[in-house]
Amino acid sequence: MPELPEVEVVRAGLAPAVTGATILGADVLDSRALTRHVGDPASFEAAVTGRRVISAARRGKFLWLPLVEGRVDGRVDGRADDGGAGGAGEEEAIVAHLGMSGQLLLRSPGAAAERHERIRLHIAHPDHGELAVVFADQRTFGSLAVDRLVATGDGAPGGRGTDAAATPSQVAHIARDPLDPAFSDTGFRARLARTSSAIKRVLLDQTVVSGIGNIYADESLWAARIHPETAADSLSTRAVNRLLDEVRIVLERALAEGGTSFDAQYVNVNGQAGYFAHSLRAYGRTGEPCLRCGRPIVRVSFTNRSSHYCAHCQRRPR
DNA sequence: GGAATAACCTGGATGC
DNA sequence: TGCATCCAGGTTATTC
Repeated sequence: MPELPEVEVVRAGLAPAVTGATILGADVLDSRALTRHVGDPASFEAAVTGRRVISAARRGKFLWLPLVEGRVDGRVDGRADDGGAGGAGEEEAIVAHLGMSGQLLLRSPGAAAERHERIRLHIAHPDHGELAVVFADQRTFGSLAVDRLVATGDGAPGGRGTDAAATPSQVAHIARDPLDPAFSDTGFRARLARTSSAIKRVLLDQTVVSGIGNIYADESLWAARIHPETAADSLSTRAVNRLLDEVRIVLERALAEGGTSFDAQYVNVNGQAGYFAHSLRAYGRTGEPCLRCGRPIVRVSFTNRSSHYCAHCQRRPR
């Protein structure tokens, strides 16, 4: 399930291959992969063909490739082109969300179709030559779209991988993630103080803090010794700070290990799985001993999801 | 307006 | 062996 570390691994793998590349064409094999795109497959293909990618950016679980006009031979036509990352030339981007099972893969030109392949971008890079960027998605919760860029509200860069203070419009409502230098700890604490919702629900709310999904919410709460159903506004400042620290530690560790892979649902751009599944301490360990106290990890149903925690270390609030 | 819930989707696992 | 059901969960529309 691609969460922040998995999406960041994909972004980092994609960036050197797509930055500066020109899109030669696109094949939309399944229009369901365009649920966030305004227009039909033909309009998507027309919107990306002939344009140049200037970076690979990410906020939370959203990934985008800012576009400028540009041809294979480097000649620029039509709209403004600032010739580099960031600046006034950025008006649109290909925005991607991997959903539950989406993958962005780099393949050689003419490579056989991937299982569940939905969209293929044909690109030409000045150094790497021609490549294919394949969007494959088993459960079709993910999507690509061409979207306009809008200025960030705080004037800071839109996300990791870009210096431009802009995000796609459909990402504008997504909060910054805890690894973003512009993330406001103060704002996060204030937001928690205003809601009595369960802390896990708040962690999963991408408008409060982005990039955290079910796996890393369980892992962070276990590490911070906080019960997932604790009311957010009942947490002390000290507890919130501890939680933020643990969220960052968990995300950084997962990132260093290449993300969490279950049944090859998530892979990097080369099709390789991450290793963090071996380091999980709560998620998916139902019945196994807690690594702190030895008591069994329990699993409960929580808002159509599963929550995994230690009932001894993470005491249920009164 | 904020909070909670259902729906979307596919394929592997499980039970009969 | 084959069929039916359950489960996984990110986002968003709908309902309360």
